Order: sequence, then structure tokens, then C-alpha cells
Amino acid sequence: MTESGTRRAGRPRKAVLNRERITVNALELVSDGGYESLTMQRLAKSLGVSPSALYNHVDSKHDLMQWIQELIMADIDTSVFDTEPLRNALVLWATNYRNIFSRHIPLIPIIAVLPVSDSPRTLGMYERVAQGLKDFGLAEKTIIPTIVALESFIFGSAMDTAAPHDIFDTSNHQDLTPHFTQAVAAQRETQLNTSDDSFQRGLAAIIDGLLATGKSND
Amino acid sequence: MTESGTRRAGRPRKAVLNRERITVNALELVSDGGYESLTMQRLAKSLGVSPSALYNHVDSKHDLMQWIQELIMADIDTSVFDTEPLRNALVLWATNYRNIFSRHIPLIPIIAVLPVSDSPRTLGMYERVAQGLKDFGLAEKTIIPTIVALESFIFGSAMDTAAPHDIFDTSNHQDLTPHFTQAVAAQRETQLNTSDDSFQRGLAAIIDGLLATGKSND
DNA sequence: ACAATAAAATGAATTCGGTTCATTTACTTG
DNA sequence: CAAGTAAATGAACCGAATTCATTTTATTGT
Repeated sequence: MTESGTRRAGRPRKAVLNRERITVNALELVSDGGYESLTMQRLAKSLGVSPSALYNHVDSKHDLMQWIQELIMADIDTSVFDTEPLRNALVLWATNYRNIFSRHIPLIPIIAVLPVSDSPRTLGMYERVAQGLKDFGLAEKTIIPTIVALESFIFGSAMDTAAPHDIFDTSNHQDLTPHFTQAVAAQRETQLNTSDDSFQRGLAAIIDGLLATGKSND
Repeated sequence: MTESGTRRAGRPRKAVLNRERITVNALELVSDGGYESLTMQRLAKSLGVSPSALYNHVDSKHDLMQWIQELIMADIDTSVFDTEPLRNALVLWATNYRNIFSRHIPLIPIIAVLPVSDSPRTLGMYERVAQGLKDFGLAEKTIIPTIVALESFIFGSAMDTAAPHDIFDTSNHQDLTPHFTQAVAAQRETQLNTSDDSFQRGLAAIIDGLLATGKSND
């Protein structure tokens, strides 16, 4: 949409940077060194460029986060809704979703609050899940609350995976917390990872409940 | 416990700062202006003191966050476990918990990951819930996963309350997302706040499921 | 009264964050 | 080859957390 008229010529120099290179490098930084590693200066250095150069391509760090969201969302598999019965599909999708975000904890509070229309892939995912729920027979008005509730559980569970393994260590307070201490010991005996165990139990519970109470004939 | 021996005398000057004043002011800053408002400099100014003075009392901003956690946890009501049947008590406790944290979103990712032993009040809350679940007849080994799953849902739901009201606005993509768009419209017609609706539905579902599948005779 | 004490408060300095902007670079095209 | 343009630069700004040498001042034993 460059204005015409007395225009002579001109194209820019060859760009070193572009959205993809920036986003991929940013995500790499995060994967390697945690989220504190993602600073505009470090990102610039990893791209062999000066920090200010980034701002010719991205408006702000927050915008960069949105780009990263798109990249991450691409990993979430919704094809199971085509091949599996709904309950199964929900379990597989949710598990996949949670596992991916547990590798990107600091993005969660940001993404949880981002308008879906800013991310085509996110929108696509919602559409696929909504369709599955509708075909299953959920009442139209319960579809969104069902998705939101599931996602809340997924995000919360993803955050929980960041908890240290000794988060429930009560060595110092045993006497004051007898029931809790005993419960911790009992869970430990199962040899199951606490986060995974909690997620699987909670997921089965919430899916069954949501599908049961959301049927059309309410 | 100052060492004796060749000691002469000495007590410090009267302290302007102390843990309580610092923590209360910090939380006030957060409530008034969101979490970006909580900086050590602003906190210092609100206390009529220089920023560096804070570091005579708190080791780091992260430590300050833990203090704030303690203050917030004090608001969570566990007395319902003494007066209500378990299912009811869980609903009331979870709702209270979620409402309180929805006013402190940025703390969630931090608190979700904090060792409970660092916060006596958090520990006390867990003890009370664990006791309730045990008395209800849950198998010992399912108590911790039950609590963790509930808390994950609570934290996720608290974050969701920060989502903008038009988070699901699809005006631009209607044709590509027919099911989702229709589901959004149907939910809107109920006049219910999406976050609240989702939370209540999800909460009932997950509690029923967890209590049903966690009974001792598994 | 007084000198010694020691925690508390200060203010300057450091380091690192995101972001802006005037300037320069180098590629493309008429 | 000259014009034109987006891209890249580097210096600068602001505000953040934190450190440290220094100063203040309430207390207490003499």
C-alpha cells in the first residue's frame, strides 16, 4: 500500500531477522535456560544482532510472547478427536496439552488471559473441542463452561509440575499436622509421581462429571 | 543470644520497619495498583523510607512474596470443615480460596510452587482438609492427589478470572469456527459470568468424581 | 551524665532489564 | 548509477533489584 505518484525505486536490504527466526530462537532460549533466560538482549545476541534491531520486527516483548504462544499451540494434537471416542479423546488431548505447558510454566499466566482471536491455532483447537462436545450431545450452553473448566484444570496442573519434589516435606512440623503428614507418606508409598497421579485422578473425575451433568436433557 | 564475655552494652535504635508493616503495605500496593505497582522503591516510598532500608528486614523480593502469601492465606476459611458435611465444606472452601486468589493473580505461579513448610498457615489449611477427607473415608493414598487436583483447578480458575470479557470474541473468524462461535453465543444467553459458571460446574464435577473414586474400598 | 554498642536507615553505585531514536548501512530497482 | 527504503546500529533513557560503606540513634552498663 505504498503511495504512488512521484516514486522512484527502492527495496530494503536483505533482512537478517524475521518472525520465525526470532520466535524459534526465543523458544530455544527458554527451553535451555528457563524463562529468566529470555531477555531481549540475550535473544539479540543469540541471533547475532543488536537488541534494538529486534524492534524493527516485534513491537514489544509481550508481542513476542504471543508469537511463542502460536508456536507452542502448534504442538497440541487435536487429531484424537477424529479417531477416538470423546472421553478418550479428551483425556489424550488434555494430557498432551498439560505436558506441553509444563515445559512453559511462565507463559501460562499470560496465555490463560490472551484473547483467542489473537491466535488462530488456539481458535482452531477450541473449535475442534467444541465440535467434539457438541457431537457427543452436550447442551450448547454447557460447552464453553466445560472447555474453560477443563483448561483451568490443565493450566493449574501444568503449574503444579514445577513444584519441588519435597514441596510437602513436613519434617519440622510433623506433630502439628498428623493427618497431612500421614497422607503424604501414604501417597509416597505408591511410588507414583505426585503431580502425575493428581492430574490423572483429577482429569478422570472432572471429565466424567462434566460430561454427565452437561447433557442436553437437563 | 548475643555472646557474653567482654560485652559492654547496646541495643539498636527504634525500628521504623518491621515485617508486619512491610507486608501490609506491600499488599496494599498490590490491591490498589495491580502487581506492577509492587516494586521495592515504591514500597519504600509508601513506608517513608529508602529502598535499601528494606533489605535490613527482608532478604529479597522473593522472600517478601512469601510473607505476602502468609498474609493472604490467613483469609482462607477452613472453619466450614467443622460445621458442614464434607462435600459442602469442600465447595465453600474451594470457592473462598479461588475468590481470594483471583484478586492476587500474579502471586499464583509463585505460591503454587512454594514449599508448604515455609508457610505455617498453608500447612494448617492442608491439615484441616486432609483431616476432613480422611474422616469422610477417603483412602489414605488418595488424599494428597485429591488435594493437589483440587488446588490445581482452583489456581487455574483463579487465573481465568483475569481473562478479558471478550476473550472469546470471534467476530473476525466466525466462518472458520462455527461450533465454537455458536457455543459462545449459547453461553452468553445464560447471562452467567463465564468464569463463575465454569468454576461452579467444574468444581461440582471434580469433587463428585474425586470423592467417588477415592473411597477406601478401591 | 556518658561512652559504647549495634541494629536501622541512608544514599550512592552497580548491574541488568525493556525500549526509543537519530543515524548509518546495504540491498534493490528504475 | 542514483534514489529509495527497510534493516541494523549504538548510544541513551528509565526503572528495576540489590549491595555496601557510612551515618544515625535508641538503648544500656558504668
